[in-house]
Amino acid sequence: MDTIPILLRQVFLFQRLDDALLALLAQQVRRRRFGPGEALFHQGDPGHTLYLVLDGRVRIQKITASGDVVHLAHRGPGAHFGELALLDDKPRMADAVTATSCDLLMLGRDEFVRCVHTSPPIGLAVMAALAERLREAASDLETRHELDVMGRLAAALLDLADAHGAADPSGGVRLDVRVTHQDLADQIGATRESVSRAMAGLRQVRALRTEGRTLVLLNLPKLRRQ
Amino acid sequence: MDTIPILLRQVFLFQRLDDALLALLAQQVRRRRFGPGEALFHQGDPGHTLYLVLDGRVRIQKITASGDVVHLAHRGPGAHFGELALLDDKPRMADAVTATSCDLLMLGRDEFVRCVHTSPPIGLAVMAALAERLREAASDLETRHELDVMGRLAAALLDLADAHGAADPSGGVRLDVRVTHQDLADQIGATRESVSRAMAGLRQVRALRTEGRTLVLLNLPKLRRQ
DNA sequence: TTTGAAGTGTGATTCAAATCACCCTCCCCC
DNA sequence: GGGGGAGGGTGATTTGAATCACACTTCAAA
Repeated sequence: MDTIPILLRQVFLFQRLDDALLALLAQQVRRRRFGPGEALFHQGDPGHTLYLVLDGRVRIQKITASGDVVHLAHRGPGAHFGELALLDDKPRMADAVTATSCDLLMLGRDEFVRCVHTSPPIGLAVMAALAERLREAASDLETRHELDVMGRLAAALLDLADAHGAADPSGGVRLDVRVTHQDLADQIGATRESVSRAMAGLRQVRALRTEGRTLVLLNLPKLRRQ
Repeated sequence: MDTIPILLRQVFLFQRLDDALLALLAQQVRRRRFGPGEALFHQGDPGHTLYLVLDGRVRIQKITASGDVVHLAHRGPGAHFGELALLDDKPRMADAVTATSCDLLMLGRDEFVRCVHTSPPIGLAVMAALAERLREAASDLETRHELDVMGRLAAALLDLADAHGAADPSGGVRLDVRVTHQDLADQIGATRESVSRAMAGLRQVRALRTEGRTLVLLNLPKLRRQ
């Protein structure tokens, strides 16, 4: 199956693996279908499996102390979750429940460990990816304090442009993803309303434009300067 | 040299290595003396070396765009810096300058990589440590938004108690470290003044007591509940 | 084509923390 | 032993965002 290595590369842990190493890992992957509403795991479970979504949607959620369900994220085709479970023994931090019927790939810890033993460069590449993430996390913490909501929003939009940007006839960059203000708010640690206002601000200074539900970034340098 | 493995274990990357693996790494370490005021590396340099301080003090600092020097941290005996340089290719994020004459241990990337090749479990242990850090970083980001300054301060103090706590005759836990309010403020992302006020608040509810410059935590559960 | 849920825009109000501005108290060292 | 600097305390003021409260748009499904 040709698509598995491609999918694996999307897992940040495996971003730095070359094709040969990726193929090695791909051999260890299992595939499985789930019906809608099935629980893949629960908060607190011991977990040793990475999941990759081929098809369908998985809801990541948490049950709070007071008993309400908080949606943390959706995972659609191409997305993955549970990466860190491959590496350490920590219990799952949230529940994962299929929202629709799903076609999933799974990579277990034992298989991963076997690969690392056969091919230490896999381990080195994974470590490099982890180190990079750690650097990002550190700079996120800084950013959070140094930039106001508008600045953080601008940064988030530039990230999105990197991942899902497409050139627009007008000369700007069109974002071909549907993200709600709430999604952005969660990402940058703010509220929906603040994002809405910040977005209005950016529109006012012609840094971006909205076309119905899609965003067009008009002035990348201006966004970067926020 | 018996002390090298002990020192290495303090590097979070190596926390999960057992003695045998640690000994393997220890063989690869170099030792070197530096005079006061020597630059170990500069911001932007490519760097592939982890440093461990045996003796002396190293100043980690940054030159801002406007040219002033910002002290980020000091590293004294037992401390280390530059871990991530072992794993990836990112340039140094800051300058490191010896404040006094120093006795340092150094572990280079090539040596580390060689170890991982000889013994893949080293790699796995390092990955586990990295994963743990990443989890911590994620929960830090949450904490920052969910807890107010007093809550974050309480959490930071409990961390300190873990690392440097000593039982106090009064039944509390005495913190045998000298940390300034400014240090705490930096750590939890607040200002000196806010820390000062939060500290006063905690004193008021008898969660802690100050004896001159040293802190005594009186009511751990109360602190945890913040 | 209606209808309702999900998403968005925007005012008014509140609130926690930053900022600004001092004064105080250790101590360390000449 | 008396300066002076580092660290600490506390008021007043400002401010950025959260919160609360609605009205307005999409848009998809019945």
